Amino acid sequence: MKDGPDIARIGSLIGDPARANILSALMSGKALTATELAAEAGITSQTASSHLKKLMDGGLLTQAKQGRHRYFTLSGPEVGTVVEAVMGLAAGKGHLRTRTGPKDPAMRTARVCYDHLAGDMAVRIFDSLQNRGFLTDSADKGGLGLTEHGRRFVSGLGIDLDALGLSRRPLCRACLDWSERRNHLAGSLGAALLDRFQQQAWLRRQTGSRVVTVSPLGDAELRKLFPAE
Amino acid sequence: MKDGPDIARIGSLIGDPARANILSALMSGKALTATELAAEAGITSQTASSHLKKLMDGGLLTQAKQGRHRYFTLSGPEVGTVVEAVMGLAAGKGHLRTRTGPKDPAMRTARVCYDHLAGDMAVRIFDSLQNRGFLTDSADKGGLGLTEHGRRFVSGLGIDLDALGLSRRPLCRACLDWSERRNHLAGSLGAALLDRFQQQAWLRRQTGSRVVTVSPLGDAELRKLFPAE
DNA sequence: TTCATGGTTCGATCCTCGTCGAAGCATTCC
DNA sequence: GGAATGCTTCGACGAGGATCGAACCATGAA
Repeated sequence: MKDGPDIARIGSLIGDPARANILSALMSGKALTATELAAEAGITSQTASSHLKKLMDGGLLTQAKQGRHRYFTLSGPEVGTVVEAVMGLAAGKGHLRTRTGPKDPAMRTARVCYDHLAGDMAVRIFDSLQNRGFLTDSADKGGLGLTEHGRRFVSGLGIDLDALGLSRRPLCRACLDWSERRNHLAGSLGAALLDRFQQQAWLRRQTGSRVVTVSPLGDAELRKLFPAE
Repeated sequence: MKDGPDIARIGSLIGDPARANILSALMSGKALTATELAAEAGITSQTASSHLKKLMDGGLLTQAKQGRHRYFTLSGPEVGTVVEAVMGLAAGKGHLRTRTGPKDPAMRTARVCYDHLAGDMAVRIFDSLQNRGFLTDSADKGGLGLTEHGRRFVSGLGIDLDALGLSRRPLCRACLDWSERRNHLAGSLGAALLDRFQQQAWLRRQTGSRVVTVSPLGDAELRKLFPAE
């Protein structure tokens, strides 16, 4: 019944929240495994598998099997272009859609992105880590790493890096922050930082929401620990 | 549960076939009424109204009421950019999606687009009309017109132009042909040509399908009437 | 005013599609 | 060879949403 090449098909592929999250996660250009993508999208691996299959059938993703892992990437720059265009449109219209009113600015300053911190404050942290040379920019698979200075700094925050190293999950990953259009820190270190800051009562999650409130003490401490510029 | 500006929201807006058709129809930049859009999308006006509301809420469309009509347009060039990007991607991946096998090439050469002809042959007709100066390129609202030469030519095909003039529908409209990425002829003249060619047994619609078969005689006659270049 | 036309809202129906549990392959490690 | 891990397939469930009939507003014409 429909005409021409399926513009609706592509649209509906992007139109599902889970698939949109998968595409967003892949916008970094990195190859991610099916389970990583499932975690990013907040769904089980079965569901992710179904979505990934659909995205592959739609030609948006390509797969590279390597050992018992399957790495997925955007199938080409055109796909990135489309996603970016849609994101630009969504961002542009974004503030026209603020039906939540006062909550929205709160979301923008700090919120939870799956299990790590996102928003203003998270971007500030990421920038600060990078500017001070704490992150290695190893663009190869698996994400960023910590420099020796970085390891000392993070340990100084009260985080057990050895424990994190045991996890199969990459330590650091850059995660695009769409309210800021900049990177923030994901990966097991990102999650550990969120935990640690909550322990210290610097941050508190609002129940039933993704908004994170920053205590006055926390705000001061975090700004001291992660100076801008 | 979802992160950032609703890329999924935009996606799902584009993702419905009816809405995709509406957006495609508006890609010309012209303002169309709700009923026209309903016809383009092949749905009832109630359904169209619902879709138009959603597209407006999503910020993709703007509305201008004028008398008892409501004209809809894309709300800005960014929207056009997005739709175009998606169309480019869909066209690029298009041939990967040919699950219908042998039917697809048939669709590509000739098919029905609502009530007029689309595909190879339709593009050829449109080009021929334009190259020979039969169409006026009046870019203002309402579509193209016929030159004096054009009127004579069309009358010579056995079409009653005066009768068509009585309809409220624009005589000629350019309709983008996505299999060819070129224009073909829509509007009441487009519909009349399809009827006429069917009367003469040059074309025959396959029942239950949008594919149109061209008879050998029809092929010869049409190529003679509408020479390429 | 009355009638006709363009659009919208409401309600009911139907169906697609996302989701997850359970089971099944494949691969790699012990 | 097991055993464990990564991933996919199958099946069933449930929700969201597309669709259209009918009724309802708004505008313009007679």
